[in-house]
Amino acid sequence: MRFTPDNAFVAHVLDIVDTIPPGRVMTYGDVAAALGSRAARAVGQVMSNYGSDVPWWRVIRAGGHPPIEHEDRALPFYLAEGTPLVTSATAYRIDYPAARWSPS
DNA sequence: ACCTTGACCACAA
DNA sequence: CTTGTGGCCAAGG
Repeated sequence: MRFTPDNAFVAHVLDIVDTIPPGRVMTYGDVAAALGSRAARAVGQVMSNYGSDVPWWRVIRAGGHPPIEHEDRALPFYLAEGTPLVTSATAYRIDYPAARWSPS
């Protein structure tokens, strides 16, 4: 696996994620759809390898959860950006209907 | 071309 | 809420 930065797919994904404004989010599936594919998983791979260069916390799963292993790390960003959240006693999730955003 | 691996998705039980 | 199942796509070996 592992993608390379010069790959068009990677570049497109990073470009879309970089376009997401603060306080808004997109699901992996939406990002994939935005680039004309359904490669939600491949998008995840790109984030895993190159997410360091992009606001990866603005990309979440369909259920409104941040990356499975990184939700704790992402929470501070949401609080700082005022992203619509639905907090529970021990957990939280993104208010997806309110926070979801699509590129124009 | 085949198999495996993912920061996935949807649905069913 | 948790599992399981099947499907999706891209890249590596």
